[in-house]
Amino acid sequence: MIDLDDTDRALIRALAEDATLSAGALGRQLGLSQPAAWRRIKRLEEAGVFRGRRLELDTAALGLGVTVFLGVKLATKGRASLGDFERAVQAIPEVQTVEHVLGMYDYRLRVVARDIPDFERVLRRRIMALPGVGSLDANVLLSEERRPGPL
Amino acid sequence: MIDLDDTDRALIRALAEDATLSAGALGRQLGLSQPAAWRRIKRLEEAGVFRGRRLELDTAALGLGVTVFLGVKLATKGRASLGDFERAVQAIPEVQTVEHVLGMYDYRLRVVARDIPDFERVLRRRIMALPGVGSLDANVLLSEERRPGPL
DNA sequence: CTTGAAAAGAACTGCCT
DNA sequence: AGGCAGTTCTTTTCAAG
Repeated sequence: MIDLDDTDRALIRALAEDATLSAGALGRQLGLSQPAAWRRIKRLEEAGVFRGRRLELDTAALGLGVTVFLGVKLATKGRASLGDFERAVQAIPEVQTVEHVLGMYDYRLRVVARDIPDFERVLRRRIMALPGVGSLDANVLLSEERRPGPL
Repeated sequence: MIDLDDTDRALIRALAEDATLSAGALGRQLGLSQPAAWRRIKRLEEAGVFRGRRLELDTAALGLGVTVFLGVKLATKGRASLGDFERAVQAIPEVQTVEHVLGMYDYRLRVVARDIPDFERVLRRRIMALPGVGSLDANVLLSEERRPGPL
């Protein structure tokens, strides 16, 4: 962990929205000189606060019009079941996110497809072929908003 | 929509993992010259394939050790209910993601907190104060893996 | 699409307040 | 800590083949 002042928080917020901002541009935005902003970024990087700069894709522009969240409950709960499931699910390209969770479900999957017929194909031929799946719940994404978090 | 060749797909895959890659570095990785890679990137950008370059934060390094997914079902389903809920949920900084979905739930929330006691505070004072909440399901994140998607 | 070169901008360094 | 001024490096951008 690391302790942040308000300037660090503002800096992280700005970078979380647009990771292409240069140290100079950030400084202007925060009322700091370029080297001052740069030193703060470096310090945060070295503290391990940044996990990486990722490119967010527009799935609709790529022809992937359907996003479905699946809640998976495994039928068999042995030690091997988790590994089997995780290995098999990683071979499905339509699965964008695999979350291992504790609670109502064992796994939560984010699945994308071109359209509903395409999603049915993925569901029947891929998801339902996964080892040890007990029950499935589905939710279709209508809209989504992401925010930086508390800081 | 836009049609992509294999090189575009490889390019998107590489950028999705590390958005800091320059056109030159990408070209080397793909067997293209720097200007060729650069033109492809530009073309994809203009086609609206890229939604933005975001900085991924390490929530643990920021002292946010707990991530919980909440499935929310509204009790009141009028037109106004959705707007009221969305407005109120946006005022909670601990809510990182708001997904409006169709199916078992009406909304899915990704909530972060420092620890379990802190999460209980958020749950009791913030989430349960949201207007129109009928039922709540919770899942605690153990681990997570993200992948680029089918392309 | 490639090579090569010029121009722009960003990262990094010392030194000083 | 922050600012200033400067160097060095990378990246963008524009030639021409």
